[in-house]
Amino acid sequence: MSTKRVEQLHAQGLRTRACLLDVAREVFEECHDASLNSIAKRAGVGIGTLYRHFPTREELVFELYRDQVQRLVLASEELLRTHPPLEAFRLWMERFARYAMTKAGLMEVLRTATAHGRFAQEARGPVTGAVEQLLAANREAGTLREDLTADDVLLAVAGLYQLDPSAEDWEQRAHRLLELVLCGLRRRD
Amino acid sequence: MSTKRVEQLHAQGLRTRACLLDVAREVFEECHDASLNSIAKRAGVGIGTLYRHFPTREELVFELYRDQVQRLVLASEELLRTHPPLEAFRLWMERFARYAMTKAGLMEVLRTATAHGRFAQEARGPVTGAVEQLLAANREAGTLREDLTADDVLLAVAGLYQLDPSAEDWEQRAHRLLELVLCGLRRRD
DNA sequence: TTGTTTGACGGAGGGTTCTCCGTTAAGTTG
DNA sequence: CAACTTAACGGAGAACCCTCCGTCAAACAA
Repeated sequence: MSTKRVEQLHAQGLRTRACLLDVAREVFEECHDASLNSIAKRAGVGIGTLYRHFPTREELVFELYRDQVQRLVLASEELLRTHPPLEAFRLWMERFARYAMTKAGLMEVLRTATAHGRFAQEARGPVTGAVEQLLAANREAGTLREDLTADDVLLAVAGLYQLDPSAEDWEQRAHRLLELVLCGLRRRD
Repeated sequence: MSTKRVEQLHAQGLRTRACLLDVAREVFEECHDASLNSIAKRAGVGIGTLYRHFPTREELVFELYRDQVQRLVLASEELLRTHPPLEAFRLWMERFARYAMTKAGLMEVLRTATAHGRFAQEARGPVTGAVEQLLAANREAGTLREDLTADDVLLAVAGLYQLDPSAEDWEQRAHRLLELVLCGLRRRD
């Protein structure tokens, strides 16, 4: 009961929050760097309201894509079940790249979700967790170097964030980058 | 004579331009993300004037550090003269990292100076040239993979731009990253 | 010397981000 | 049910980025 009361207490707030998310998703679909003003306006809400719900643009975008990120994280387990560790690792990174580039705005999320000196450091970002799983599996299989941290990996693939999703060759470049990184991560025999 | 006339024609312009650069260097020293407004004001010049000389913040910062970047580029030749290719490459990357992190604002310059889909692509950024030199030398020496482009390398080290220069461990992380990248670039035997 | 051209200048103005606070109304308590 | 508490709301306002254009003066030509 008490939880429901809390919910009722915030009933109005929850509604406008959901509305804001809907509108934002819609607006960002049209223009990935739309102004927060325009979102607030189209949601029929004051700009202050938007900012109270999402103190920063990042936070809004993060909420928008939270489930997408979640799915990406879950994918690591799935891949580990269905593939040998190294292959799972490779596939996951490819998928990571695709997710990052495909949806405009998602890249921003992933960058901050894996950023250093912020979430990832203290809050143990979700993506970091997924990478650690993959690393652990590969460590056990002896396929990758043993001294790797998830940090290292996410730093190494950070070049993805520099790619321009509107260029046609991003896929090729991303692939080259990942292949290079993978070479660097491999255990030397 | 005619060149001098051109100079005299722009005499005033050149003076304010130099003044702006001086002031900007000074202001950025104090606060690396100072407002352009404050710079114009302290230079005793209208904001419009600043923007005519430097249409974007990037361009201003770029000018500020142009010589630093130049020095970095020259370093590649120097290192190639005094070290074996692979070692030169490694040292250069370390220096690149140090330059990027040390001076606030320089990192921004290097990122855009090596950015894809802009300068580097068409204008063949200066840094790109340096990397190509190093790659060529190493290709000849057979120390690195032969299919590498400067693009690949600069993309691979892009993780540097995510490091926080105010954190104490940036040096350690940068070193780890570079070592990883180098492993990936090495020729497999 | 006296127009005339042309680059440089300054700042008003429109659009954004983000903060702050007075107002409103939902939910609570006696 | 009435008074109260507290969260949500809205938007004014400060600071900033960047553009645009009218003004001014240096350089030049007649």
